[in-house]
Amino acid sequence: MTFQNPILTVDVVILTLAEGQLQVALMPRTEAPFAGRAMLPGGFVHGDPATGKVDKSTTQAALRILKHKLAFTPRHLEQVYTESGPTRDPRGWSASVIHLALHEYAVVETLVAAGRVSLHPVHPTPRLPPLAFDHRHLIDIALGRLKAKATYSTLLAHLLPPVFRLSDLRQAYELVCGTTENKANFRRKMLAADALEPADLLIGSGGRPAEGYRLREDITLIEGLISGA
Amino acid sequence: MTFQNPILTVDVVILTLAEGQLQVALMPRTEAPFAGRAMLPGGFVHGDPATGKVDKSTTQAALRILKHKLAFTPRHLEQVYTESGPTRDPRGWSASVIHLALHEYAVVETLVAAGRVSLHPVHPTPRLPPLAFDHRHLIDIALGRLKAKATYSTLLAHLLPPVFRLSDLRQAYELVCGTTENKANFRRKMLAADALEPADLLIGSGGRPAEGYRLREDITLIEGLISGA
DNA sequence: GCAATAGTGTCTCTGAGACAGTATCCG
DNA sequence: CGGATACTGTCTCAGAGACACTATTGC
Repeated sequence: MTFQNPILTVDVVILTLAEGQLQVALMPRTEAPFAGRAMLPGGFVHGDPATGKVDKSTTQAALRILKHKLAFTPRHLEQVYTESGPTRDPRGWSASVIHLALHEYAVVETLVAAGRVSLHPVHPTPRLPPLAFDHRHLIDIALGRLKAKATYSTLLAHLLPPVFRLSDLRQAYELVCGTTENKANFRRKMLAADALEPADLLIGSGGRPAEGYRLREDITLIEGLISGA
Repeated sequence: MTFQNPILTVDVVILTLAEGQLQVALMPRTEAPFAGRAMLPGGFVHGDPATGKVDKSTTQAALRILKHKLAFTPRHLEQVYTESGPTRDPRGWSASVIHLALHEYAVVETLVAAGRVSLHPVHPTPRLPPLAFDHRHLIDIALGRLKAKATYSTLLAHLLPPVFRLSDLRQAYELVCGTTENKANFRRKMLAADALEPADLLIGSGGRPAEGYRLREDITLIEGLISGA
């Protein structure tokens, strides 16, 4: 080929639960364009052998970038959508493979403490600073995916610690879906879905301690978890 | 940047209903690599202003390519997944944005008659020739998306003519989902979902003519169309 | 004991599914 | 009229949701 290929990047929307809100992790951007603004963690896909190690896929590129820039590997990472166009990056025609990452707050908190990222609420009441590129839009796309999958998958469990209480999971649900679920029915449906397994660990907080559960690794989809309010 | 960007292409999995099977439209590949094999319609994304007109997005690139190579615009086109890696194209590290296209058979048939594409069954009993690149895998990914969305959306209606009978839609369902649905209940659920509108057109075939329906353009998702057998 | 949270038993009522019946076309 | 296909009425039964109850901790 004689022509210049488009720019190919990966951007990762890292979400976690903090202070009763879904929050996104952002980095400060130091180089032009958009120097000084907040940005999603992301970067170029390494495909040219001349420049060093080559990524195995865009998702592997996302993992490499998170590890390198943040020393962080998320509990959950998935490709969401590829946003593209001639004007979204002033440097030229570009495509960005958006990834959604989920992790428990306790770990993301250490990234915040280390000054690597800052957290900003995106749901239910977004409060975002001006962002670089079209990153605001990319966040919306990733958030839409999370909300869409929330009702029929165990995705939200990845926002919690490895062992969690059913009440924790229910709270995550209620936050993301904007509903209030019945305690007894939620419990029954979650257990009937056979996606969780008891962790033989009691977790207490005020009243009777709760049974701890963890995700069964192989199960992700659930038939009709919440029929929808 | 001084390094070479990865190759960015678009590949389109065009599916239609023919002879009681889901079939994919393939083109003969004439250039190396993989000359002589069958391939998905696809091509490079145009991002370099020096080479002529520039695409507005990868989906627009897919539409341009289909129009140029096949003189065809599908009724439905959506981005599915971006497959990528160092080895999937011998020419270098490449990413392909897979698109799923759906259209009624009557129109695809004219493409076949014009010698532009050939149809090959992919479901329920696949019979595919050896394909170029990893196109076999790309077809599987697109097919997985179609099956996943079939039960909770009106996607399958795009495999039918603009005006269709409920029995046609039910047959498409049964084929893709591998189930047999109750005629009366299927009708009630489809109409209750409020996704179809009567077309004031009777369509006959042997017995009592059936009411023709068309898709309501704005509605795509359905709460719980088929609860699953 | 009380407050707080975890977990269970059970009733109700909707709505999915099964099935039989009626309607309308062609010959 | 019979065959074929379209459409409707209605019964049943599972399961979602509501809610009251019991269980186990800390004080």
